Amino acid sequence: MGSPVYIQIHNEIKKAIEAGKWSVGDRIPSERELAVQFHVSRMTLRQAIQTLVEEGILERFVGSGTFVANQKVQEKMSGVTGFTDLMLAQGKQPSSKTISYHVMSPSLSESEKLKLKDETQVLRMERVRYGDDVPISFEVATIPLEIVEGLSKQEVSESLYRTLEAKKGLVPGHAKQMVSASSASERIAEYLNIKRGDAILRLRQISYLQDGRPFEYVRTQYVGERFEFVLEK
Amino acid sequence: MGSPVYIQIHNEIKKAIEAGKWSVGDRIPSERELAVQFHVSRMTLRQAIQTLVEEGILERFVGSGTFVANQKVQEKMSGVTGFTDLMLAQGKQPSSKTISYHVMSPSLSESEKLKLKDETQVLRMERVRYGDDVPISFEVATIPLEIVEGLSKQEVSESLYRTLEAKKGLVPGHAKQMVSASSASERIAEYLNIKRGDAILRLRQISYLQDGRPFEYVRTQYVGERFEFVLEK
DNA sequence: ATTATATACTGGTATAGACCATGTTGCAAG
DNA sequence: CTTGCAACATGGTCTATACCAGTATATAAT
Repeated sequence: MGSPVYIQIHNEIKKAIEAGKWSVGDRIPSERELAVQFHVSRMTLRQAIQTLVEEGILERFVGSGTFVANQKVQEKMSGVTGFTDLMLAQGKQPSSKTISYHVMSPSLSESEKLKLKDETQVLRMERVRYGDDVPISFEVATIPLEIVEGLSKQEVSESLYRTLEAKKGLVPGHAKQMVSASSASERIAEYLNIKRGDAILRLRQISYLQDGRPFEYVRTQYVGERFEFVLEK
Repeated sequence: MGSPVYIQIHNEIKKAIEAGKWSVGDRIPSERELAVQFHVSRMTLRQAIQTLVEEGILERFVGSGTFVANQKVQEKMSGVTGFTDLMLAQGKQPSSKTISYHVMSPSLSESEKLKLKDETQVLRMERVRYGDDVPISFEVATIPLEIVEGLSKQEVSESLYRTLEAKKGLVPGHAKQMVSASSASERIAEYLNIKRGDAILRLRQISYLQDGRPFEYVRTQYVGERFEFVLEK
């Protein structure tokens, strides 16, 4: 075999991962251990790991170890609407936990985004969303009360889009989205099972019905490491 | 100085090249010589050279030596479609700084995204973009060499889209974008004047011509606090 | 002068050790 | 049971050295 040792080791590790020896998120043995296993020096082993990191197959963290890199959950913005469909489309089991669910007076910002008249009440709910029981996002949704009138809490929180269409004939038209990035606060980090300061993908979305009326204002914080948008334009 | 030795050496060599100590095509001293000059081991010196090779500033040839492979950086932008218009629309003065500009063999990932045949070369350029002299983003653009054949560096970096249409009749069709969030690495943080670990909005975009051929792959890292996408769907 | 060849030099790979900063963990003190 | 801290493990950097496979060049033979 002509290729350098570190390339051979690269291939062996890659094959082992593909064969399922380690799954996504698993920690692989430390550089020192692997160096012994492959009968090479640590520097040579590191070179093999390095090439795998560059390919996005592994991730390294000082003090913690080397891990099989995550495949991110992808959101296709065309076609799919809600979180539930999104997860199902990717073969993941969607679930969510409702943190709060209240009828209240809207904040100034909410009132503005939803073009509410004075005195209109809104439903505000906070949820943590999971894919295969892994926290993906924390979201705050604000909906004018008139939209969800007559719907049960379960219908609203489990599949709002489907219920709206089925029971009220309301079909979402377009949406305006604002995307930015920030760091996780202590509270959010706890809900999402990440560390304070970890990267957060922030999405604010105003959804409009086909007649142009805004019917939902959602602020979502996605775990940066576990989520990815895919947009076609 | 807190940064590793090899980063410091990287910076010194880069500065020396920009100062004109060596010109494009010149051979720089051998690794062994430079190791002595900088009072480090050859392996450490190699690491410094490695980062410069990755940026496309140097080229290495076994048996021959290491050569300067880049043209001088620093140029103002004036009329690019995406970023420039975006900044102007917000009343900000757009500008950019080219970090590297180099023809090379594509990485596996690039080759895949751009659907390249074997042996196809690509142009890769790294840029920092500013709005009112505040760093907004760091981007790496990869373009198949055949697309930019016969175009000047200025044409490519200042207004690729317009030039392609004017000189080659190539019109962009659609694009696929992937958005996620992560934390800033040491290197990127330096370019963007933020702290390591600060929130980064990551955008990967593949642009296609109207006939469906991919012609550009861009990876952009936006400073989370200074940037926001607005999407309508 | 031309051609072969030996030699020196280049970057590429590999070793075996060392120290560092950071992350994890287990144990002792409260 | 919680808290704080010490010990340990981990990847990141660095050293000093060695040998290899290509390249260039000086030297010797033609």
